[in-house]
Amino acid sequence: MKDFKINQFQQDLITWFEHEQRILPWREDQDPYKVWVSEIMLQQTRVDTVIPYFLNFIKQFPNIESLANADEEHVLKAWEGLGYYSRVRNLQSAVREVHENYGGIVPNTPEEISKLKGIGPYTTGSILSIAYGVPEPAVDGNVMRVLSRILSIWDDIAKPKTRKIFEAIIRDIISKENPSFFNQGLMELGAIVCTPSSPSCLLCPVQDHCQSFKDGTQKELPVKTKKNIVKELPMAACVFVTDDDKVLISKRPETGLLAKLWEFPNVEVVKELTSPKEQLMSFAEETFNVSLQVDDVIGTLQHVFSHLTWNITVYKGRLSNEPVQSDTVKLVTLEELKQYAFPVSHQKIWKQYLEDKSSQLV
DNA sequence: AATTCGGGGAA
DNA sequence: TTCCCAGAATT
Repeated sequence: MKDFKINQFQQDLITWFEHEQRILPWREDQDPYKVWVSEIMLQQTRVDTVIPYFLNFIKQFPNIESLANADEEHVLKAWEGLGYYSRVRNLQSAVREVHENYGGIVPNTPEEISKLKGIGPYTTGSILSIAYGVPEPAVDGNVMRVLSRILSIWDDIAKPKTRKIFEAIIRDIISKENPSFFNQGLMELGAIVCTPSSPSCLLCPVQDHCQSFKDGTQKELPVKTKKNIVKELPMAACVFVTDDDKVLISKRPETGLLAKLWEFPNVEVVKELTSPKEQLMSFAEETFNVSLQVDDVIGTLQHVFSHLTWNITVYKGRLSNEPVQSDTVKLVTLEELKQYAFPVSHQKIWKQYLEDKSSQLV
């Protein structure tokens, strides 16, 4: 970094951010709670995806107290479709912690705030710098890409230790006067100028400071090894309805994939020893302790997660008697169904059921 | 250090 | 198709 002019770089970056930053709902003020909510939502999630969720979430839960006192079911429903659902469970847990042990004031030191659930190294730095003006590094994917190009750093950003290298660099070059705009400027630059595939170097406000632009290596950086292929799991799912048109749903376990979301009865199809339909029926009878029948296949669908793929065969079925209901098993009307949070995969199942149902009427 | 957590937009 | 996004928790 011998020839790297830190002061000039800070000024160019911050001045550019002041003029070119996007108008975003979470930039209207620096309320630590709202900054917090936005940063959790933005983890591994695009700005355009987050905007409507953020607006709705803040409308429903405008402050620490309202989220602390909210029903978990309502909170999960507000997160429905956004993914990584442990984020919002951890957020509410941490907000309750702040409500009870910090007098409702988001702590302003790295030691305290990083102890809160769901707040890791990146979010610690982003909240502290944006909400409180504390010069802590906030190293996300954007920052690693931008800095790897500017300083020509060839470490593999897929490795966990590489993030620490960038944090150390940021500590050296962050603006002490305006750490908020410095951090946000780096991220904004990565989002709209220094993009992954074809960066707009000719429009870049810090082009003069960029080593990889000088070298013409900007398209080779950052170095990032790719991950392995995902497993495919055959699944069978069924929408069971009663004679008075109520639907059987159940709640997923408290940990693991899609924790605490609701779903339609389903099984992973193991072998072709018995038919998928057979496996689905015996699973449902044992789980819900009711007599039932599985009827026709409505359709099939594929749902892709980051680490696995579900290949789901969708059935419809009928219940002859009502199951015992509980906190995790319910029989609901079509209208009541809308109150429950479902993963997108099961929203697709429900959509197929409705399409099949309407086609039967014609 | 590697894996597990969702979902969708863009190239 | 592949990539990867304002990452954190768990193993």
